[in-house]
Amino acid sequence: METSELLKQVHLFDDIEDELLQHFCKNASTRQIKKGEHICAPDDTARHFYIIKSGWVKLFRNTMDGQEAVLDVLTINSSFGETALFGKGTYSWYAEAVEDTTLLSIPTSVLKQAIEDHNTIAINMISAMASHRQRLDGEIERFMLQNAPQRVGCFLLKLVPNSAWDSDEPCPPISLPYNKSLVATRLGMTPETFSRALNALKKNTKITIKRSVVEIEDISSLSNYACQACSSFFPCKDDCEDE
Amino acid sequence: METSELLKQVHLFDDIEDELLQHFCKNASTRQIKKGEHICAPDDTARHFYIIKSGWVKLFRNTMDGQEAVLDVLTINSSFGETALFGKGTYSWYAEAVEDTTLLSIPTSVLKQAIEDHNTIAINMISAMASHRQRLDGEIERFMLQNAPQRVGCFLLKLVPNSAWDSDEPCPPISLPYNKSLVATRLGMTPETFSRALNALKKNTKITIKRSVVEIEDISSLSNYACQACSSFFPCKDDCEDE
DNA sequence: CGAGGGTTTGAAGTGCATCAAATAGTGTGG
DNA sequence: CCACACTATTTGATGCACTTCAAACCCTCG
Repeated sequence: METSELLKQVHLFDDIEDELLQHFCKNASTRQIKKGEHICAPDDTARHFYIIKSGWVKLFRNTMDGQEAVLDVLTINSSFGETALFGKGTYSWYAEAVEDTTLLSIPTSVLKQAIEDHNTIAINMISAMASHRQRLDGEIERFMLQNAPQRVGCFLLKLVPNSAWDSDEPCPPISLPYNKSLVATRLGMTPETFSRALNALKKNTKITIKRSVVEIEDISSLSNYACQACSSFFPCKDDCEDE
Repeated sequence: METSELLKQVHLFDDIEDELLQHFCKNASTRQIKKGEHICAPDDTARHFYIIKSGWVKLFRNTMDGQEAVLDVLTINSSFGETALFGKGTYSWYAEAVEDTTLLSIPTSVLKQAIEDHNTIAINMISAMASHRQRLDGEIERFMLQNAPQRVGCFLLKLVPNSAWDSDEPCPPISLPYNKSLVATRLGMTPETFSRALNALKKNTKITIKRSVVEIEDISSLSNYACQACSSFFPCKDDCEDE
């Protein structure tokens, strides 16, 4: 895909002047990352921010006692690293490719300058950060109040395509986007608990699971079960990835 | 305190032109809230954002099954509601005074206009949101990996005044900022668990507790215990309230 | 002094983690 | 195309952590 086409998919660049978009394109370079490789580490100076062209990237930290906290798992059209612009100017997590990944890499200095010179970008940035914050608030809420099967249910619901939301269309089969251990860690539980949580959902809601493919026979059955412990019912647009 | 003096304490208004500051002052009004009263509710149109002059405010949501998720508890010099500016333009939580509280109320339209016209404000906003995001990331990490006593320990450490950080000065007695039930809920646990967590800390670290006053005899003893399950050791400035 | 909220303590039950082992799936080289 | 090795996932058994429910306690304020 054209670099400029890719950038247009990213909220940060919504409605910006063509000239400015070209400026970003000129300063963007492509970076190939093999599965398992690190892209950056905590306390690295944030010289670049990244947009994912293809593949999957996890953002995570390690604790003193050797545990891993997965803060996010990102794919196509997501960006990361742009919030290190202000403050200390360093990343605060590892970024690691969990699949072979192609990134677009843009110097943070270019973004910083653009924010200072162009109000549109600054406002896009604010609005992107505001919606990200909504998402984090939702995540904290879920950690506080949902149990493991409910968190898994919520995760599955977010994979339901818009077309199946309220219409009577049946929900198409859903493939888990990445391996189950990673989903588990992302949801703050062990793989074992994740596996048992899926079984609990099979028993209590109308879903079936074959390998990594989930069939949701009845969305409302699942959302009754999972969203019970949540402040907004599915589809809880605000909390979700990209509305 | 002068309104303008108060505003200068808020990061959002760092380094802004005097004229603009006066503009905010002119549009600010004071609002008194009695303990227990609601300031706003989810889905209310966000016509104002608020700066706390005195008192305490909790931001929370209710789930379908009647549980409460406390997203934040704020006091003097904190602001809230300013992130509802973009997107749906509504609040996403209840705000309730947990003590008699005095607020400064400023129309969001004034802020919005200022952001569009003045780059300084836009950049301050981005930088404030970036540091808030750091904090939320830390909070999610702690929910994923810390147990109850560790979360309580971390909470106590954040109350330690800067002066006692690395110097050999003994740490002054610390009063819990608000009642224990609220602290518990804020940390995602029941009051009973909070009480037992304090006992666990008493047993495992060098702290003593009398009513709502905590004496930390040895900061490193407490941080060894709590920060073990965290990606950064105390003082973990980034995650913490300000700066 | 008594009422009522906030806090602590105890006993019992549930949920999740842990450890160990079985199973299924994937990719390899023969 | 099969056998083997290796990884991901599931299952079982056990223990700890947290919640729940109930009761006691304490402090404050009338």
